[in-house]
Amino acid sequence: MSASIKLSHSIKALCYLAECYPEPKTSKDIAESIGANASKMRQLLSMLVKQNIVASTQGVKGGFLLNQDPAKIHLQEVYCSIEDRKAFHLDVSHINGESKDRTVLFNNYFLELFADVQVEIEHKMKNINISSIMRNLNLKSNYSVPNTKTI
Amino acid sequence: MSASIKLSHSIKALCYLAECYPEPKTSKDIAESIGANASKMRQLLSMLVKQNIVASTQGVKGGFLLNQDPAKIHLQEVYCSIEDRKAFHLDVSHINGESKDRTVLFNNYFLELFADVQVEIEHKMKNINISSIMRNLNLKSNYSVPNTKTI
DNA sequence: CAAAATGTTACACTAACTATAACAATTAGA
DNA sequence: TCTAATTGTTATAGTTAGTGTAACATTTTG
Repeated sequence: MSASIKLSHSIKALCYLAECYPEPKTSKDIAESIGANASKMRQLLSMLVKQNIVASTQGVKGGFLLNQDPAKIHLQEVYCSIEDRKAFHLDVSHINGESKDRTVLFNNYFLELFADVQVEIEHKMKNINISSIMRNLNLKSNYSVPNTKTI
Repeated sequence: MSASIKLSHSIKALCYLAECYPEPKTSKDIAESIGANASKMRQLLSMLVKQNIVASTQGVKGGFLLNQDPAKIHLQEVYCSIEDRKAFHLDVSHINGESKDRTVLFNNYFLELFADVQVEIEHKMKNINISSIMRNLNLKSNYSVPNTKTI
């Protein structure tokens, strides 16, 4: 498990979008700003879009726009958006199907045990958000609550 | 990283050795008891031997023997013995060498951030030991402090 | 209708993991 | 001293996951 480069690319992209807010940025812009491939970034960003962390518009003048307050975007959310595996997981699916009592007992226990460690990781990741990351890096967020329609 | 099947194999082997103590068990015995390959188990066990968690003797009547109190063998130790990667790591080694200020800043920060999560994982793993695992599984340890030479 | 952009799928390449085999080194015991 | 049993180590092939990239359908602006 492990945390991958996908996570750091996603975080970098979110920081960039917070800085550039409210100007939509294309996958090309984002990719260039962080030294990644535009197609790969679209893959990552499309997953963040599905979680409503980022908004996207297609077509000319389209692009990606931050869709949540950076202070409310937690590392945990980002991780879960782009990774289907748990950070600390055990794959028991293809452990041989003999189903001996002992093996089954062990495997079930390990699943619990790993889940327990996983809870700790998630707890830790919930305390970190895009806003705190940007502060640590002396980046200035330009995000503000989008205009609501006034009467 | 991720936690692998190696960890569960290692734990199973240690529990088995605790049950069988003080009888040395061969890699073949151990492998059969947990449904794994003997050669693979030797690879894992040899790493535990290097950490003095397990003792080994070669030759006829040789085998592996638990070398520490199961209550003092922590999940953390076992993990570090068999995995060279951290549980929650970021591989920044081959991030492109352009060395732009921003990229370097980000990468250094992520390394810190991930190390921080790693500390939590390790802390959690230190609270789990072979003895507690065996209790949870209703396995009976037969380990006792080896005879010291009496005068 | 054309250009620009996302969203998605596909594909090759690499890295890591798993399972297995092979063999050198070591040891006990006949 | 020889043989069998065992660890320790290395090598190899197969599988899985991750990365980088390209291709193309879809959508949208003007």
